[in-house]
Amino acid sequence: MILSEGHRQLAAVGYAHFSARELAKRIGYSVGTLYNVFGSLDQLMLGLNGVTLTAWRSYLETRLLLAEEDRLKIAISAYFEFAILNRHAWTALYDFRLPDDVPAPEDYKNKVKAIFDVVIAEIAAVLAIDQRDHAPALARSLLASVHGHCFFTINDTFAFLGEEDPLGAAYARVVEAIAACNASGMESG
Amino acid sequence: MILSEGHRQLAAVGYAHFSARELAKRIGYSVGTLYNVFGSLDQLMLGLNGVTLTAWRSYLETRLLLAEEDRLKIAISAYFEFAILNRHAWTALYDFRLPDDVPAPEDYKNKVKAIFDVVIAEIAAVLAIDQRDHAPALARSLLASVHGHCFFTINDTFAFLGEEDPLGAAYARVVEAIAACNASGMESG
DNA sequence: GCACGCAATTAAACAACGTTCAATTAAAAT
DNA sequence: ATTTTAATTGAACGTTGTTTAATTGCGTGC
Repeated sequence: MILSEGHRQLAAVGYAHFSARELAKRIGYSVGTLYNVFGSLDQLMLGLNGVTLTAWRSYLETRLLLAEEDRLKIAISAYFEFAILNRHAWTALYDFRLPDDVPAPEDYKNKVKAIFDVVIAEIAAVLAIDQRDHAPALARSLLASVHGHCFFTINDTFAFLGEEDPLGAAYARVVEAIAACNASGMESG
Repeated sequence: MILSEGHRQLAAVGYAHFSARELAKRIGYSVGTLYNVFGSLDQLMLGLNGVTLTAWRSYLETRLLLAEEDRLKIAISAYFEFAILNRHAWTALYDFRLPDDVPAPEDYKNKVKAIFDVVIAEIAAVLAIDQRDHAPALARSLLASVHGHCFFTINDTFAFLGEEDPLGAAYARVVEAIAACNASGMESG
């Protein structure tokens, strides 16, 4: 309840203008109550970003559920779509950072890892059998590549630089990398 | 003077804890004076991020100045190095965003474009002559890819996912993309 | 039914922030 | 020397995160 209304507010106004006091007001609670429940704004933000991560993974999986061909393209499209449809919540994932000496809680990490696992599976599925063990490393790298393309789309860097097809560019890079990986085993044995 | 001290403070405490009041105190000015000079915190932040962009381009160019071979690797390394050496200032480039209806001023855009131009030149230099016109588009895409790898390095996503060589991964993706581009003209003519 | 105790909730208080603005000082111009 | 302009100030306002003593609500044991 608190998290869902908080997530609604975060999605509406963005991380920079998100306010715990405003959230308390909206759900009819006092400010102090929020702090008794979550302990701090950081913990609350972790909860809200957790909601975003769960929704994101769900969005990816739903899009992939019925897909047969072009699963990679669908996955990358879904990555972009979710970010665009949930701009503020998505950017909050990166705008908010815990203090350097505070590690992220385990269940938050698990949600990140769950998204990562979805990507690993898709990469592994298109790798040659003898290259499958490269899937995690390649998935990490391609996740970063796609993220960069998506990030530059969201923050208008691409528009400013004249890029008209960020999604196509991201997809091209992913296809190239996979082709290179699959070709790497065919050189001399 | 204001900008350099402000940049020092930004680099020290990070965007989340940066304060115009604290900056005013440090340079011996009143709060109001800062606002008379810059108009708003947004304008001040643009100035500070502008300092970072200029320093970043300078860092890249210096690193490339004496380089003969491996210029791409040097460029990507320099990209990472600057981000790591100037963590807070670098992340502030992306943590701070103008309101949606406020366009970035021209001289700020020029500083972004100056970095982009450095990248274009390096990409063009390794492309086959008949592929050179693809340099801007490829530079945009590879800039995004490298940015994603750098971003995941800075915000500990890569460490969490078990990536031990982010720089190597970024370089591999860049080399692959360039090879693919250069090979694309050799298929049938 | 009553009293106790524990948990939930509150509202007030605090320091710090961005922002504004009438008042003041410094500088320049006449 | 006087007037005009510019630069600078510090107090004020509203809002933020955060803490805490006081209050309420509620279930349990007598």
